[in-house]
Amino acid sequence: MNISVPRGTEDLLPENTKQWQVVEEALKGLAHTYHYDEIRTPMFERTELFQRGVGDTTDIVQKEMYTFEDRGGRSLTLRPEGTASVARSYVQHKMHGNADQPTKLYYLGPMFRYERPQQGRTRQFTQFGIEAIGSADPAIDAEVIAFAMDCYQVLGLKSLKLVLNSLGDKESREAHRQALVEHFKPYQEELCSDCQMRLEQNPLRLLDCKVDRDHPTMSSAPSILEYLNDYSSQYFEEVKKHLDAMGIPYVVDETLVRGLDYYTHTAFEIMSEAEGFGSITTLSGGGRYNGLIQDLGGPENSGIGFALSIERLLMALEAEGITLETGHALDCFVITMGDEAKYTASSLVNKLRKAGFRTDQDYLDKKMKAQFKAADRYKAKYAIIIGEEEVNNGVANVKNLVEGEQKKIELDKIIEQLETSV
RNA sequence: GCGGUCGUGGCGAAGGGGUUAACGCACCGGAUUGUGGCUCCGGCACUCGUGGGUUCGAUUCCCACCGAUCGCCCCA
Repeated sequence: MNISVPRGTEDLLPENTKQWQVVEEALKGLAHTYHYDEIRTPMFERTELFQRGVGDTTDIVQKEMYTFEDRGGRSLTLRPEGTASVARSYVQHKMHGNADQPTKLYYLGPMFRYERPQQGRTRQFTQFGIEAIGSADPAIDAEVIAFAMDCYQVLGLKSLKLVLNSLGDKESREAHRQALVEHFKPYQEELCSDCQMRLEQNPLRLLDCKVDRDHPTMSSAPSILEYLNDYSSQYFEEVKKHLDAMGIPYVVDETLVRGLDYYTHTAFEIMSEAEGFGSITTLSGGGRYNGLIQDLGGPENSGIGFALSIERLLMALEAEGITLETGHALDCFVITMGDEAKYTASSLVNKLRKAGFRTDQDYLDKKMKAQFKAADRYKAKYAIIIGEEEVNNGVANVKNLVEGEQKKIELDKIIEQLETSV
């Protein structure tokens, strides 16, 4: 039996990687503009990091992690998301002591979650994200959100929806939590099995249950926004004011909860509203995490970040019919006739490349006609033809494939001729 | 993890228990002995996802597995 990629993973072939490179460059460029620097953390971490960071009750930790034991008996886990690792690194390297604060970092790389694959959801996927740690200024929440929106806009996407909510601080959340338990407790038996468990472990998550969405208790459930204390509610107002100041439209959705435990205050998601996008419309998500750094053994510093999936970004581009300009065509394709010409061709190809011309030649002993076809397929600007006659005279026929005109040029003058016209 | 649909050449796609598996695109060759994009002709499936079963015979029927896809769950 032939071996193919493991379930939920995929090969990115050249036709794809070109698009990826364009997207990655654009995102990195944006990070640069917003003054975020790159951080690269390991692809696997100690399992404990995610249990504590992401949260023991989350789906990610409970059923989606690639956890294994190494030969030294350590429990390790392929990272399912980026924030925990960045926070760990921030604490480990005592970045809170750096002169420049807040610490602004971006990352790009594969994440792993064991889930049933479908379009827009694979077991290995790629996230690009940023984290700003060490400031509790609402302005930086807005900066992160603006950045997130820009990631799509810079590539030409338009059908976007920004959904915003506040989860409040610890005190607000606790008050809300109690209200939720009181609200749902009498109806516990009527809820789905997941929700019955959520009621005990993480009642907040009840709100975004799709199974019980239409249960009468849902619409009357207490909203977190009613339970925000003064600080939390003021913080939320400030974030909105900054977004307004930047002219970024948003929709407040009090049922937006996010699946990771570390979120506090600001939580947001960006969805695609493009037609035919399928059931998974979330392009990216993020939020503030005010307890995480401390949970991981660091100072009380708070942070905010977001992550997007490059796969979904590319899906959105496709849904909106946007094709990115990728790489340039070949400058020269060298066509040979006869064995002697091959040496001349090797020499010429080599010189053209060293002069910076994107150049190739035939290696399959194709007939001239087929070599011309190849040159066309590669969209070469010039075909350079070398046969017996040309070798004897030290020249080559340089044909402009767009215009169709052809000139005989001495071999050692070709580069300077091309430099003036390419 | 649950349910639906699907799996035929490099790609798209028809077919249907019986000795040759349509067609289109791409590719290769020729018409056109050293000049491409058009046209015409020809070539191109030793696993019809994998394994097993039914049958005289299976790519076609049955089962399992693998994979894709859609929906659920959840999320990026």
